[in-house]
Amino acid sequence: MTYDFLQSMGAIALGSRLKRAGLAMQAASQQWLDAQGCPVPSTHMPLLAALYQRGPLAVGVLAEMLGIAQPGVTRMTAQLEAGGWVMSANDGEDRRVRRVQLTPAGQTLAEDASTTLWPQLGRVVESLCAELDGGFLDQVTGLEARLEAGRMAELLKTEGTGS
Amino acid sequence: MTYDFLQSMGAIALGSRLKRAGLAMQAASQQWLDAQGCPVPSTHMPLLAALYQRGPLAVGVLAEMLGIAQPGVTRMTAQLEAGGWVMSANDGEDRRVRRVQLTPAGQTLAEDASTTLWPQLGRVVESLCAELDGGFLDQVTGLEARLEAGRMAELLKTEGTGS
DNA sequence: CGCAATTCCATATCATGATATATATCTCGA
DNA sequence: TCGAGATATATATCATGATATGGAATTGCG
Repeated sequence: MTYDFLQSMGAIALGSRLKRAGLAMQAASQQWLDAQGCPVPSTHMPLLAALYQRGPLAVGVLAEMLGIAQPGVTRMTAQLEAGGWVMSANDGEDRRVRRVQLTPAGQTLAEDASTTLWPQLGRVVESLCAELDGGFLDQVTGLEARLEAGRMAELLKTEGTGS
Repeated sequence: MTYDFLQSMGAIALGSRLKRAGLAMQAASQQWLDAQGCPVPSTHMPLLAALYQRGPLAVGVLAEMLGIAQPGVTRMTAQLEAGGWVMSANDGEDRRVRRVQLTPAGQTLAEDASTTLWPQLGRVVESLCAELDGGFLDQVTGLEARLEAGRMAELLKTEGTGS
């Protein structure tokens, strides 16, 4: 696809464009993670990382750290809990609070990922961003074009095999 | 919110961050458009603009122009049609094709918007982007911070009243 | 102390992106 | 000309962001 029309719309459609670019990035990450045998969705990685780095955390604290709304954390933790990656219990002090933590399996997963998958993904995304130049809108356009061309998957492939 | 943790996650969460930033921009635009008495959601504006600039278009062509998947266009046009802003009919030549066009009301709306709302929104978003500097990741961070601080609404307010 | 206000989380629902698949129509080759 | 494959669209469903609201627990003021 060419982005002629969207670009001609100037910045009006920027919100949608950012959303779609983000979604495409998530999808590319996901595909690579699947190929690496990673058992949890890419969108759950930041939550695991938060718990890995900071230990047991309340739902509200996680929402704040991850920058998402609280119901999103409730949903994500429910899925991770169903998968056996995290567990949670009411806080002894304040029984309104549910404190979430990694299970042993989750701990192992986070440990592994923190030494391999996360750094690799990070390097790839930074490479991708480093290829962009110009002002912000130009950069978004460049990002869109690269994502559509499969550039991220390409970088991930190199990272996964060659690195 | 501070973005410390997300930033420390480096680029891993960039997909999610872009999505949320885009959503926040859409929300800010929406709020302003509502205040201006605009009767259709901001996300439908690019579709109206496409029809306004290029005349009747097939669903697939719209999807291509707008950079969204075809079912999205089907859904958007259904809503716009329910609102009386567009109408559609099967193409005479190829009856698989549904050709979408503006109704008179839609034409009027697009005409008005193209002289006022769209240019104003465009200027605001460009101002917002112009405030960003640094590399792409820094710029995204800056964008997030500004959106959260209500900077876009602020710019829109100036645009709406003063300009 | 007791009740109102606040806080924390869960649930319900919406919005808007995606993919997968079904259906109708068209095109083209044998 | 007929049937296989291609194409355009609609439908169904998922993913993941949001807001609104309700219930349980806590806090704090009179």
